[in-house]
This record gives sequence, structure tokens and C-alpha cells, in this order.
Amino acid sequence: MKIDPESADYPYVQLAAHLRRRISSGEITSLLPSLTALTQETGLSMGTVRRAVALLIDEGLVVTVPGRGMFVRERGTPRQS
Amino acid sequence: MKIDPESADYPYVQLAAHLRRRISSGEITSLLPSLTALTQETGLSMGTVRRAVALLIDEGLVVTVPGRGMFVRERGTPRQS
DNA sequence: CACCATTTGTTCGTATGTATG
DNA sequence: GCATACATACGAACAAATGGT
Repeated sequence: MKIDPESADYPYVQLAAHLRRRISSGEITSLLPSLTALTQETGLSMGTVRRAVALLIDEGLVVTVPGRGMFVRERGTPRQS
Repeated sequence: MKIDPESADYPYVQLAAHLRRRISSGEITSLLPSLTALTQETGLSMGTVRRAVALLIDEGLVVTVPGRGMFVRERGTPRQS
């Protein structure tokens, strides 16, 4: 993914929007790329990637499982397993 | 304030709870201590203090104004000025 | 059982940007 | 221009959970 530092939107907002699109388009169905994978894809730092994901978690779109990964939350599933 | 590293709660959770109490008790009425003041009071880093405040912002309890400070949101006031 | 690789979660210190006065 | 204060980002470290060897 390309992050544009010149954009009016902050990188973490851009990445969140990008992931939102990849999810709603069906490109990502269950398991999201790991944090480290996303840092490499984007060139962003881990903290910034984490922050973008935090937005999706707040939106109830994604759930995370320590040691496992980050998953697209299924419809009608509790936010926290 | 005292942050207990041995506590089960994370420091940012402890601080958020502490500020919530100081607000609901009426000890803090409008202007909160600045981020730097809170870092000194608590011994936490700026990022961690910011994170605790972010919780209160999400709860609609606090609003921030760059260059001004952080304020207790009045009832019936929009979250973002 | 122990060990280890992977992954998420938190924190730190610092730097830079932006808004206010 | 300058000082204050919030906002974002970076890189690094450490912990905890999971799953496989």
C-alpha cells in the first residue's frame, strides 16, 4: 500500500481506510495481515499500524487474538471472544 | 497520583480511572492538568498519559483544544468544538 | 514437559507538526 | 516571532498468549 505523507489525512487514517476497503470488498475475508506484515507493506511504524487497527476494532469491524492474529469480525459475533 | 506497576490494570487504565474520579467528584471542574503536568505527577510517559485521556475523550467526558488545554465537557456540549 | 517462533499489547523517549495566545 | 499545549509518528524494548516442535 502507498502512504502519502503529503496527504491531508494522517497515515493511520489512510491505512484504516485502506483496510476498511479491503475488507468490505471481500479481498480480506478472515485473517488480516500481521502487524509486522503491515509495517513492511506500508513502511509505517508498528505503533502507527496498531493505531489504524484500533480504529477498526472500535468500529467493531475487527477483533484481535493475542498470539493468533487479527480477524474480520463475523456478523452477529461479540466484539470480544 | 500513584501508579502501581504491580497492578493488574495497565497504567493508562489506572490514570483514566483516577481522572474520572477527580472529575465526577467535582475536584476538577473545567481545566484539566496539562499533559506535561500529568506526566510529572504520574511518572508516566507523554504517550501513555495521552492514551488515558483518549479514553475520556471517547467517553465524551473530556474535550481538547490544541494550544489551550483539556477541558471537562459540559452537559449538552458537542464533543468537538 | 520444556523450548521456541509468531503475534498482539503496552510503554518509553524523542522528534516533528499544528493550533492558540 | 515565541512559548505553551495538544497530535502524530518513530524505533525500540518488554510482556503475554498461542501453537508447534
